[in-house]
Amino acid sequence: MSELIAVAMSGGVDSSTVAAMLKRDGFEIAGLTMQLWNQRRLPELATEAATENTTGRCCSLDDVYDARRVAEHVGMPFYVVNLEEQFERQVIAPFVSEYLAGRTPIPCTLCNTFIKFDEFLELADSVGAKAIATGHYARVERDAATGRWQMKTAVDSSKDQTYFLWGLTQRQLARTLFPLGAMMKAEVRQLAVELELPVAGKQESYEICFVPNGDYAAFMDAWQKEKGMEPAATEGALLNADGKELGRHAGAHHFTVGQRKGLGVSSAEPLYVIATDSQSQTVTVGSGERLLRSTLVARDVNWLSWTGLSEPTRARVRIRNRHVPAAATLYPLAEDRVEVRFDQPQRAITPGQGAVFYAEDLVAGGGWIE
RNA sequence: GUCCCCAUCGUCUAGAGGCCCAGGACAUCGCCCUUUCACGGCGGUAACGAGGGUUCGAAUCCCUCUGGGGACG
Repeated sequence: MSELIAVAMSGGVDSSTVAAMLKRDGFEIAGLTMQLWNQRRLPELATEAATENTTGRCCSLDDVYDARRVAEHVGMPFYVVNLEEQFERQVIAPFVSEYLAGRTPIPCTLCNTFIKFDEFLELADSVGAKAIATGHYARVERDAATGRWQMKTAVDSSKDQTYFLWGLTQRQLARTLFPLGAMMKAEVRQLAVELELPVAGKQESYEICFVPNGDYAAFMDAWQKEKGMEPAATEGALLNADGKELGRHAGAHHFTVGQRKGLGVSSAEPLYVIATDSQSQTVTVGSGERLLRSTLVARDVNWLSWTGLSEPTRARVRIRNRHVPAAATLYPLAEDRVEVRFDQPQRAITPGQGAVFYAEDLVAGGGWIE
């Protein structure tokens, strides 16, 4: 008699394939879909594109419907659970306040840390499941010598999602299965076809799941307005390195370090955002080489495969999703604070983004860039 | 208010009679990439101020009219 596994079902190909695989392999499973956001909540954001194309959007009716179809096809119990209140508190509110503080948040990491591997584990408990499984591309293994749970990058490096998963704890890892971590995306797709999953041909999901039209700044304004809050600034100065005003912009929260598009000013060379300041609502721009920096400080560091640092340690550090981890030395500043010194200057190190430490395929730990 | 100079895509410009139904860079737009925001790749839209000439042929020469800089006023 096998133990029950709760599968987090998004309605997409990956999580659907996970469910079908586990079922095929004889596990006892239950499917759960988290309702995290009501897509009809901020109607002013509903553009034509958003209403016509809800595919791949978080918690759209289509996605829940797809998850249910897959559950029926696979033959497992299926539940939809409403976690909108928790998502609002743990993901959306911090997302907005980070932008308003001049940083560039990663809602996916917050969602993983506080919802998908936290709230969802409680849900698993409530249905009597010992473990959970998701469609993430990452690996979890237990170190035989130390007993510590380790996270490793996905075998399919192009789909690796460990950049968004560095917040998981030992407790969470101990109960988590990532069945796709050892597979190539193409294999997953093929398996989905072979298992005749109704979502086998479904598109990947991109962009922020709760922002229907891709305009996160408009989302922020609408959300704040709904809350009765003063909307974010709608104007500010666009400065060059010398402090000269090159133009105006619609608010510092529209920009992130390294951004090129949308500045609206022409010059001999392309201009990039060097820094944003939410206090003065200024955005400073400059040439690409001005984006290069060799150090950063990561706060609220969470250690996964490693237990911490007692001395300067070599690692590779990723500062954005799909950024190729760069060689660096980690200097411990405190239990959960690390200074990263790169061998080579890195482009567009951005406050609010994650810094994830790797040692070969081990995910050593990660933190937020200050 | 006499006499000079300048006038090309949104911006900065290439262009000194046919190679220009006008090239580049930046901006902008689209697609691709992508479970964040971005970067990036590939494409697209877009201009010779106006009117007359001269030439087989003018963005390139001439004239006039309109819009911007200069010790005489």
